[in-house]
Amino acid sequence: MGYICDFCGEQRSMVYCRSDAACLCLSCDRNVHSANALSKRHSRTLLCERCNSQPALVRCVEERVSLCQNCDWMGHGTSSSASTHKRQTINCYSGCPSAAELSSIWSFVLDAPSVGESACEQELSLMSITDNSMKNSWGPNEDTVSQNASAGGSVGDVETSNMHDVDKSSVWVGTSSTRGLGPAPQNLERPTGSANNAALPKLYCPATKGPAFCEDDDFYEDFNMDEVDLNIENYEELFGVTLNHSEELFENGGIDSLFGTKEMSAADSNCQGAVAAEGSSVGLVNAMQPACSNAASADSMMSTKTEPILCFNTKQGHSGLSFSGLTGESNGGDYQDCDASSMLLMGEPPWCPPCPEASFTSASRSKAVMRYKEKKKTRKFDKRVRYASRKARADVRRRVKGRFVKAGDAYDYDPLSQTRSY
DNA sequence: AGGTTCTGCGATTCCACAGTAGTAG
DNA sequence: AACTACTACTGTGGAATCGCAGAAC
Repeated sequence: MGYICDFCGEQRSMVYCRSDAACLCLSCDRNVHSANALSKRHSRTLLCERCNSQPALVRCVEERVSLCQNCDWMGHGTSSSASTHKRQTINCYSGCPSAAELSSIWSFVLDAPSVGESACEQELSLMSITDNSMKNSWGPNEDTVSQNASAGGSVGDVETSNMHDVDKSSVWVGTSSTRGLGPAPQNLERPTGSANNAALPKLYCPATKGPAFCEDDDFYEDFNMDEVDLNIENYEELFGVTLNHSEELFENGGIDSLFGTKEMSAADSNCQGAVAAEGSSVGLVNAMQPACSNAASADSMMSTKTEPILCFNTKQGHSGLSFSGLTGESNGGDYQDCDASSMLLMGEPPWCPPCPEASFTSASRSKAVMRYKEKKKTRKFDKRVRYASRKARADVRRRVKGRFVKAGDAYDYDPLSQTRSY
């Protein structure tokens, strides 16, 4: 990876493809990713103009440069003057967007002198969409692009946008590290240069929404990412209109656990008390953040499917900071191996203040807890149906004490009628 | 402190049968 | 070589059962 396109080796690289872990010029990006349906789904973003090796997460309006997490942190996190720079979220895209569409995602691309001079950039104006069907998978408004941005960020952000219908301008002030590790918080004005907040995005503070998430450890007991199929295609389903109420989140088993986790990122501004209590740990997080950007690939960190998870594992007697470091191809089992589960297990941190503004009544919370536990009971782990036809048959097969019975024999359970034959 | 009992939970087993793979004629 | 007939095996879900670990006594 570097300044030159990894594919043609001639043009200046401009975009970064996480799936391919490659820096590509716009021409090659288009060629490579129009090859087939799978490659079209690769999530790409601009390349960091400073290190030319990592995907850019933000664009500094003042400096007019696109920066990766690390460079942004190095440039803005340490200097008080630079930390006031306004920065814009750089959204990911997939498919084969046209120049106009790219510019709608990255309004700065076409008029930024630093990136608008190569032959590749000129090709932007020549590009057109060849596959209109892909439009739905990457459209800048409500489809993949915005979903990617949401995916890379915290679910709290998603909830923010979904539940409160906020403006989606992607500008904020402060260190990128305040944003967690992926692109995302849309329209979240944050305290300038609040270094302490750097650790907070993934810290849980119950003072915002969904207190039930934190009040019952069971909610994190066996968090199973396997149920959280965070495919881009599912984001609308997961985060969209059907799930914009926290009550409904409970209905989704693993999802609700995930959301409970993500609540941490949305609540950072309310966690100052937590910062005070966990000062040393936070400091460690701050110190580690840029290092982690190097250690774990930024690719995996800002994967649209598997946002890196910053963990405080209080159970381990130390800060237990860890990143999932998973790629988009990781499956649920991978998640179970990472420290995300540890974080989820920790329940309500002792330093978290009570939730006076809790919107849930204890009754509704109890109901939610019961539903969760019921769901947990019926949860299936790592079950992969290889033959749908067999499953369909098994689903309707009559049984006696759970065992299949011969056709025509007496049964005590009929999946279709739920009746007994005797 | 050591032994027994209780409780909870994950793993395993069992069933019938459609579909698949392999072999023989 | 192509086809048919046959056998062996696989996988599917729900309930019962087993075995282990930890708590309680």
